[in-house]
Amino acid sequence: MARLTIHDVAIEAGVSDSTVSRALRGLDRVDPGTRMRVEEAAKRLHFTFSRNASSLASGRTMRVTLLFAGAVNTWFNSSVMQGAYEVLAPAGYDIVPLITPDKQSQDRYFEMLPGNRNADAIIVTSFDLDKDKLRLLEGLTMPTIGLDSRTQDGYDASVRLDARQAMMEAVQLLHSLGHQRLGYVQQASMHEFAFSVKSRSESFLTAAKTCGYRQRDLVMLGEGVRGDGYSFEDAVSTAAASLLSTPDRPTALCVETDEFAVALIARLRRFGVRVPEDMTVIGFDDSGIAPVADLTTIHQDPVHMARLAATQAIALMNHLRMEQPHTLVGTRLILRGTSAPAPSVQR
Amino acid sequence: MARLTIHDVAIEAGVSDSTVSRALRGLDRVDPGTRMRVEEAAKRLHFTFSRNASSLASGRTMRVTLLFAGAVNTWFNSSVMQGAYEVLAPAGYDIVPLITPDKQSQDRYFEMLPGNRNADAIIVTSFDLDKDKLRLLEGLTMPTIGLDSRTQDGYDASVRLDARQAMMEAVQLLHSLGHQRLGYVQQASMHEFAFSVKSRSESFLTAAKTCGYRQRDLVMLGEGVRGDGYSFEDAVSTAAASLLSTPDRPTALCVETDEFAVALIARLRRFGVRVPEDMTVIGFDDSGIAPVADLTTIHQDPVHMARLAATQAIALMNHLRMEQPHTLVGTRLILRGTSAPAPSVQR
DNA sequence: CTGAAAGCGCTTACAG
DNA sequence: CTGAAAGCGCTTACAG
Repeated sequence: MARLTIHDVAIEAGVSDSTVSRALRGLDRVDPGTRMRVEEAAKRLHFTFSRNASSLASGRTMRVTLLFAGAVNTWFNSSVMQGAYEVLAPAGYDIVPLITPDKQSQDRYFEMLPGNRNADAIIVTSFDLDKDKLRLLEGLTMPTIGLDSRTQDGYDASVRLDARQAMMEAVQLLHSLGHQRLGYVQQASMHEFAFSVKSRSESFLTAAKTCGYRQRDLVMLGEGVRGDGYSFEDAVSTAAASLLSTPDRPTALCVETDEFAVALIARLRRFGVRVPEDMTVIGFDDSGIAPVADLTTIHQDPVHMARLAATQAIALMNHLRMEQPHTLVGTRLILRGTSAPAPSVQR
Repeated sequence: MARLTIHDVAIEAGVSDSTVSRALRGLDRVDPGTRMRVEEAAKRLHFTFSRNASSLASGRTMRVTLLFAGAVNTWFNSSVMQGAYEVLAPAGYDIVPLITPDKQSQDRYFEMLPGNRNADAIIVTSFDLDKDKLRLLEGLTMPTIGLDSRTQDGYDASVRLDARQAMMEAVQLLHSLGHQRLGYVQQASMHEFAFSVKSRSESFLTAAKTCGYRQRDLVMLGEGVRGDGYSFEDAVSTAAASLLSTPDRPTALCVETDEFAVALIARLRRFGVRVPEDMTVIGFDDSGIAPVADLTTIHQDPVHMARLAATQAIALMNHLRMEQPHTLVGTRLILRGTSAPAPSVQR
């Protein structure tokens, strides 16, 4: 049970430590016969490299940090982990998640970032960083990849959703279904920095204007940041109450996430609003609940986005020059049972 | 931008490297004044320890491996990551996920495990390992924690669900609702080793017998391992077809997971089977879709289970003797809208 | 193609 | 309470 080192393998194979190192890492300049003997010796002894020692000596940690603003057991974040793992693991990298759930821990992390040598790259997911932090990222020697970031500023590479196109499709659908008044429901975020969902509401407005809707045909719900005590259920109640009490109620809604859309639909139905007959609802994400709830929604694929981000991370770590470091990923509108023609045009 | 070392801090603070190391790690035997100066110097320089160097020197990697049999973007696995993170991160440990999706990669991983020095502990999630691998785990110097494992054998500590009690509650409910014939639906796993869900079906049978059901009152669906091409949808179809074609159809089902239960319900309804009027369905997990689908189910909390496992990991890494290394976690039956009295007793 | 030696950035007895 | 020195297990020029 003694800890094996490269030296044990060297003795077993009758060569020097350096040769073992080279042979096992598949470098050239090793005699094929020698390599064979070393590999067999290593296998016989169940030898494994100490990643710490390798890293220390080589200066490469073979680790990439995945920075999250909130829990990893969400549909989006866990998909990001999976996608990143799929491309990073085969390339020999460990992924290590890091969560900075509040401003304080985020500040602390960024403060020590410049001196951090514990990763070869960092993938930052769904952060909306201020100018200072972005500048800090730019100064980093380690490559930084923005995933679902608000903008591409400050990152060496980024993968973002084309929110503009996504909302355009959705609004055009509503328009062609004859809906005259539209609503956008935002899920009032707890963190001022988490998720760049603001771009969705902005894109909604832009799309609506483009399609000819006037300001008074649009109602925006759930805007602004709420305090700590403000729960998901509170947000649902607030949004439902606003909708039910609005004199000139919209007949179609775009909702920030599927999760929120589904909860809102349940609440509305309880109060006699029929979906989709009285109210069309379009979600965002196409996460697991969307098909279950038969929800019309905007499909995005975070696993795929994370694969792209990880691929870029690898390129950057290998100092490859990238022709297109910043990617805008498209979405797809998925028609299901929560959308219908406006009541006025229904027979 | 030169990489800072402990030595830079030592010079800045006017002390030796050793003193910096001791001061920054909060060890005793350091003069309070000295400690202050060192801490300030470190902060001024944005110094961060190289975890690789620390690990190599101390022999502790400050890393724990989370071993999964499948994708991490599932409800269960992502919850495990979250729970493990919550207790491991504050204690200074990184968590690094490792997925062995097939027998081959699993074998490869276990083969190199004995020589592995890249983690201080390993949490094995939802594996059903054979005798050889369990023996291998026992021989490991590194503590091994089983989470949702089939048994506690081979692990230094374990956290498992009390499947027996869980199914007992469910079956008792069905019994008291007057259901005479029961079904259990299994989701035919792709991997022979993944998830110890077998214990659920076994527990179902035991519970049913205990409640007085005879073998001919029980139908077991979806047993056995399927090939690679066998999809989730295939499994749903197969189960639904079996149910619809059974001459003496059961009036109540326990289903292995919520996900499968919800899909099965949708399929059954499409063929005119009313849930819960004609068929009661009870899921397992109480994951996100359960409330959305208004599904009666058995609640478990993998985040909590992972927190327990991580707590045990920390204790073991600190060589603490544990009074109760093996925990059996209870479940709760959650009544929702997919369960009702048997048709025969309905007015 | 191969080996001896220095060095990566820490920790840890060992002295003092 | 503090410092000098050895050592953790590798990698990497540098010779040969």
